[in-house]
Amino acid sequence: MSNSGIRSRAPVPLDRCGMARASDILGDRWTLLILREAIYGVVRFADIQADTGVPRSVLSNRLAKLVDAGLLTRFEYTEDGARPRQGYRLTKRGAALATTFLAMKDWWDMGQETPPTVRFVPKGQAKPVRVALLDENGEEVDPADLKLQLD
Amino acid sequence: MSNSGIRSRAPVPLDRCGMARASDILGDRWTLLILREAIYGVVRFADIQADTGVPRSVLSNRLAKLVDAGLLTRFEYTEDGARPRQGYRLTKRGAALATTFLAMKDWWDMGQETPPTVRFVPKGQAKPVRVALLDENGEEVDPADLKLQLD
DNA sequence: GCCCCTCGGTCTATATTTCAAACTCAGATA
DNA sequence: TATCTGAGTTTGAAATATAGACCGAGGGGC
Repeated sequence: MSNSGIRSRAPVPLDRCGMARASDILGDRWTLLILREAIYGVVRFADIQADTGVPRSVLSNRLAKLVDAGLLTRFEYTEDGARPRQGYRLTKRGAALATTFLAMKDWWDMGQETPPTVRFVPKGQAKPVRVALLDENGEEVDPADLKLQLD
Repeated sequence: MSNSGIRSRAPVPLDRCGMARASDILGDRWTLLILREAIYGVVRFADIQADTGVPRSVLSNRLAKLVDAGLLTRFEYTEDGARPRQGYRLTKRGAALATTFLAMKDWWDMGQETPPTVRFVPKGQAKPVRVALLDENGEEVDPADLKLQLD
């Protein structure tokens, strides 16, 4: 990533760049944890609450925002002999965040001495996936070898 | 990503999984924007402030936290004939977040009808990179074909 | 020397958000 | 009938965020 020279202004059309919008949704301590739960397949209000420690009122608020943003859907399910319950699961758009979360996990794991105890593995394989940058030919690219291109 | 069945508890050793720790640092509306600035190569307090709109007091606080977390370093630089200034730039560990940010950008861009106006392109090439999951043989993996593996 | 400007902050007083704990409501269970 | 559980909502105190004023050091113009 080129970090050449000291500029006095950003060279980037900021409100069009997407990152700002993404961080409107994702830039929150609890939201990231809630989405992690969703990626793990946890669907119940009480379970998300117990796993993350988020206060109920905040969880309620964040789930509503995530549904509103189209990342989660609320559905009703009935376990045998129990009354119907509500659950939350990822939409297609929400599930597309998996790569981002895996990148974040890789980043964190890279900084640790001990190997991770949770891994994401391709079905039918033994070793975990990793996240990489690919060029147009499918060749891997070093993140340090990128340049910014603006319209 | 397997989302099979309704569980009443998470299957994941949560405090060891890294995501929680990563979101301690990254899970904040302004922090994500500040790091984006750093990735773009913006180094000056006043510029980050102007680009993102973060209040000065918050920026001051977040920069300190990011330095403390080892993602940014503060350095002094002198432009020709000007007095020395302070700047912030990514550490190695901070720069390693680029993949996460690119994944987030890809995710956002994917949800838009209009193509992005900011792109990251490998040096010497014309088309932007994309973020992908690779298995141990370097083959690309569909995020939907992953399973969780726990110790 | 004196005034004013910029940069990189800090301080202050108000507004918003978070939090823990209590409460609600509906259906199942004893 | 009383009780429990899941999925929330309400409440009032505590923590955070915010805008805007202030500060201190270095440089330039006069």
